[in-house]
Amino acid sequence: MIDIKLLRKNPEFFIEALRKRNSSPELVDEILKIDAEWRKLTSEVNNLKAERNNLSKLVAKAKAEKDEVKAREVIEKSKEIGEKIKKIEEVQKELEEKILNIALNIPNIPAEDVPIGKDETENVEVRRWGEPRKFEFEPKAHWDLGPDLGLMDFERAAKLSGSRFTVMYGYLARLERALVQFMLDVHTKEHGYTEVWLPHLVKRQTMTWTGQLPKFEEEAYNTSKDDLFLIPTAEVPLAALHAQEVLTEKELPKKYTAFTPCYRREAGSYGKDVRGMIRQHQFDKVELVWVTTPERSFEDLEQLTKDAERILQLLELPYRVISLCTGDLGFAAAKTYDLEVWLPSYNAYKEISSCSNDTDFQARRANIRYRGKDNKLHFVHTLNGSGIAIGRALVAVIENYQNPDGSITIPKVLIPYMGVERIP
RNA sequence: GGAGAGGUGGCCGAGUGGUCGAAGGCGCUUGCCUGCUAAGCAAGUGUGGGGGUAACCCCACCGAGGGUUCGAAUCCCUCCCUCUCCGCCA
Repeated sequence: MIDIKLLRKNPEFFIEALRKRNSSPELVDEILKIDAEWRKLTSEVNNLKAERNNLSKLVAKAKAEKDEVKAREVIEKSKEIGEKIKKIEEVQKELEEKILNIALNIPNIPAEDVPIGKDETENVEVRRWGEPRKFEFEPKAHWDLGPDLGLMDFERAAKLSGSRFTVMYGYLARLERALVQFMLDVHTKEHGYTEVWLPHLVKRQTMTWTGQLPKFEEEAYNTSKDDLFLIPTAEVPLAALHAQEVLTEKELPKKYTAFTPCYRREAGSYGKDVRGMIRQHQFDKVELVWVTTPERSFEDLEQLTKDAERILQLLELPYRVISLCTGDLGFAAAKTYDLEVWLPSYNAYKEISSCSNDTDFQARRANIRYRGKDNKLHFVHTLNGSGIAIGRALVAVIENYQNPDGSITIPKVLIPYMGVERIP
């Protein structure tokens, strides 16, 4: 959430930021107008309350002195004020709700070094790693490769659940599990992350804390009876883990990793990535989340991104790193690097990880603070990144490691987890 | 699901209608003392909001939301959470 105090002081800054993002700059004026009214009422009601508090003391005093007449007189006066207060408070509450509603729909402010651009065509490539393999045969797309091996089944998945679901058997099912184990091992043993096991159903409140709600309700699966949401990413429960808490500066940064399935309705993505298992309603992901301080959060984003890149390097999958431009940034992000892996079926680099610094955006919503060296309370900064998406990693592995006979060589680092060197 | 107990400041814990933002303790900060450490002594120590150049002033907050009352941590209602026992259960 944005800082309303800053917004009062410097509305132009926010208007400019929203413009860069292709968002709605008019929200700034809207919120300021309501806020001015709110402040006026707040002053008024505070003064009335002060008056009432004084009268209450007089009542106590009069009663102590057994002066019933005086007491009754003051009580009458106080009653009148009480009614005024009630009326103003009703209006005040309405205004507060309006302000909150708008504030919850304003995205994070882009960091200064984020490239300015209108949409994904203006993202900037930062670096590349590895060379796309030159095939001496016509490589198959995973949606052919998998079913040809008899290990990937889109028809039965559709029978069970509809489109955008996949069933896998045998070695491919095992490959999914191997990737999970491998990534968690790297992050916990080599990168110092704490592994976390999490609920996959969370409250509406939790989704609001991290920024998924209220704006993106259409995207989320909801269990109507209990109003719980299936998590679209482990970022939600991980980033909200310390909601409403005060942390000590000493314990920061906290580095968490978690494996969970992710559930997304993919509303509005009709016609996008319709073949294969690139865009699914359910997919596995190993997530990375840092809870850190404002002083170091952008440095930390570089490290988190490298931690995610390390997975692709160990798997020897060619990729590139993209810095998202202002127009393509996610709602909560101030800065984002996407990792894109080479996919022969697309003949292009395809997103496999997204690493963001959300600065204090989630911390404000979820009220996550730490006590600094100055002994004062400050909002933490939260970072998140895929470390990395399992389903797309599986696709990348089988497509990039396929052989002319339709078999798949297992990447070196996965052999201990697979128990075999090739599939089948 | 049934029965019971409970939710107070960073933590423990007192407080059943009025000077309670809240005793006391622990912790923390600062100073004194002390070969070092520990102990001891003294003072300070919540958060959020509004106003003011500032010193500072005001308001709110005792799980959440309503209600009663001139006035609520304290009384009433609803909800949430935790614990104990019973039932059910992977």
